[in-house]
Amino acid sequence: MFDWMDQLNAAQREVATHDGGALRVLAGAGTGKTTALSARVAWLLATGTPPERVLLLTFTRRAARQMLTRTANLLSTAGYAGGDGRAANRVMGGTFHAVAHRTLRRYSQALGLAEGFSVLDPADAADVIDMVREDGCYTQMTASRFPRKALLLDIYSRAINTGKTISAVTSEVAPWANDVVGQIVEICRAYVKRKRAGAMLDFDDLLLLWRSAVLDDHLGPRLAGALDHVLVDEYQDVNGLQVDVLRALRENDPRITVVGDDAQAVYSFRAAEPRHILDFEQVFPGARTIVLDVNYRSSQQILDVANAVGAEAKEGFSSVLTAARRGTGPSPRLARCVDEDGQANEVCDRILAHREEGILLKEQAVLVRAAHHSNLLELELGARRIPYVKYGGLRFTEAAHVKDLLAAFRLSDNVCDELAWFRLLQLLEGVGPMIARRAIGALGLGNGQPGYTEQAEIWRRWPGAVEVLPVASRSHAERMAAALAAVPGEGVCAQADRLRSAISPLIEATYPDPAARLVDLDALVAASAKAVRLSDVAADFALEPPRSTSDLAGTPMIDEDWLTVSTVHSAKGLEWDVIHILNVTDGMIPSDMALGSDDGLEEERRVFYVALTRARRALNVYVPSRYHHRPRGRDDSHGWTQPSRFLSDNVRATFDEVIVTPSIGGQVVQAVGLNGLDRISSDLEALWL
DNA sequence: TAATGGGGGTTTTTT
DNA sequence: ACCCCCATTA
Repeated sequence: MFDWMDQLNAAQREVATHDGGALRVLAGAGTGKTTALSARVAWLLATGTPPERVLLLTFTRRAARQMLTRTANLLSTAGYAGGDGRAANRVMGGTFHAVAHRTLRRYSQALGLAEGFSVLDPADAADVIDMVREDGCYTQMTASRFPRKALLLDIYSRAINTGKTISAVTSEVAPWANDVVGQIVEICRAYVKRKRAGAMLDFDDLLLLWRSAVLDDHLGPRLAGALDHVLVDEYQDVNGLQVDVLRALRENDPRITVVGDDAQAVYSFRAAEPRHILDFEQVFPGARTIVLDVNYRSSQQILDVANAVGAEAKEGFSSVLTAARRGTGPSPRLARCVDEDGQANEVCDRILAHREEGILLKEQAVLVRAAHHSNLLELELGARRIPYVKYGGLRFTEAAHVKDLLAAFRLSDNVCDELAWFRLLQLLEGVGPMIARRAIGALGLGNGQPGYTEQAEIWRRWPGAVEVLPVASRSHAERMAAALAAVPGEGVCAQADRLRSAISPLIEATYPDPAARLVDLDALVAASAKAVRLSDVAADFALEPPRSTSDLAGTPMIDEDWLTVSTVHSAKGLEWDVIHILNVTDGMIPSDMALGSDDGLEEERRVFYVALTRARRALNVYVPSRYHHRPRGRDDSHGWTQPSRFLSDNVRATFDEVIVTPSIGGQVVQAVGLNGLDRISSDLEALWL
């Protein structure tokens, strides 16, 4: 009946056609879990499940799209639903946070939320923490070091997502702050109050409120009853709060499918715990487990490296990967370079060499542990005119001017958004934190206002706020306020454009390089074309910021072929023919930030494992011996590194090891065979002394 | 009294 | 590139 089932192996077919209760799929890297999950959705739809009664939770919205596209392809191959598989588009898919957001908008009234509530991204949330902290003068109460806003938010968020107390979390992540934990608790309390008063929700609130919606006596059964099937990808990266939501959603109807691989759990900093996939049966008794362990992605040589790394894990990885095809690929290559410049050079050489072999740049990726690790390489790529797109690290939405316009979007739907006011008012000439704060006070927002205030009431107080502002900036302020007010019958996009016009002159006056920034604002206005309300636009950008700098405003240089530069985390779930992994030294991989605990080290090992298993045909690992302390600085201060502890003798035996020495007029590359390891060490002694 | 500009120190990973 | 602190300026 379904020809496309023939493309699946027996285990994948069982996943696709499992009929009944809870199902757990343990799927090692490259074993076709996306295929199996897409096929399962296709099978559900083809056997009569209405698409809108299927919920597909993924790690990124992009993953959901990718999977549903494949589902659509399968369905159209099967000649189902008019042949175009359009039904797949009606499946509800996205991240936990995005689905939570959609649910909250839909049921805002029932949940007692202001209709135009704001969604704070982590940077916004940290800013609110800072407002709270300054108002409470918490920093002055102590002479000792006090946690910064980002750390405070992290402590708060971990407590929420793990269900632990603030003091327990503080002892874990910042033991040096134990003596101020009382103040941290006070700040968290005040933070929660402040958010409520301004109808502002942070990422954790989205999950918390979704959970209470699902647990609600009236709403809960309605939400659960609207779904026949729930499917969750990357289940090793869910946290306790997310499991709570799933448990509540599926308590009386265990049709849930989860897919994951505990060997690829790399999000413990977000309170994810791999025990959730391991203990799945405790939450859903009687769950069936299917294991996918045939790797269709990589050559056996590459899997040998990954397996050797996995074998040294403290608890060992549950799965040993075997290649479906007998690999004829090249040996994985371990290149030892003098320093990061040498590394950048060598990477570029290798990239071009692979391209000579016919592997497009698009089929190659450079992976780094931390976004800034690729800085030097990016200079070299630029110098050699190798086009690339960088994923991870700094984001478009973190640019100040983007946040300014998004703040205006939020404010137009929610005048109580204190943080948005705080941003916008400071764009005015002569208005800094103090005056902005006073003006906000005049609006009746901020300090001491326990409840949420009606929007009309806020606007009634606006003239009072204007009086606080410097005379010179009042006309600008009035223009801004006028743009914020909705014009009856006006479309969302038109209002977005009006707001942009009102903000533009302020952007021009505030930033030294306005031209490029104004272009970005156009892109934001364009993004509002399909939106129902402006606070949705702001929320969407917060929940899923464009992943690369060129995503939104397409870079004109890049037309056909380009290289991917990405953090390992952002590369999860993806694959390329050729992978280059940079800075495989102790302190980088594993990151020295993570070395405080055994668990931290084990997670770093999994990060390395994830990086290795992205490769289909060729794997290049680079080890620079010297690094600059301050790559941006002018001085030449540097340190020496050890190769990563993950490159043990057993692991190194799976590589061809090469020493890259700089020389005048190009690179002299000295290749050394496997039995030349002794010579390598003596060579290196000479090189590094 | 506050805003603004300059200088120095720091930077994991992300929904 | 950002954050914090300090000096200068309105």
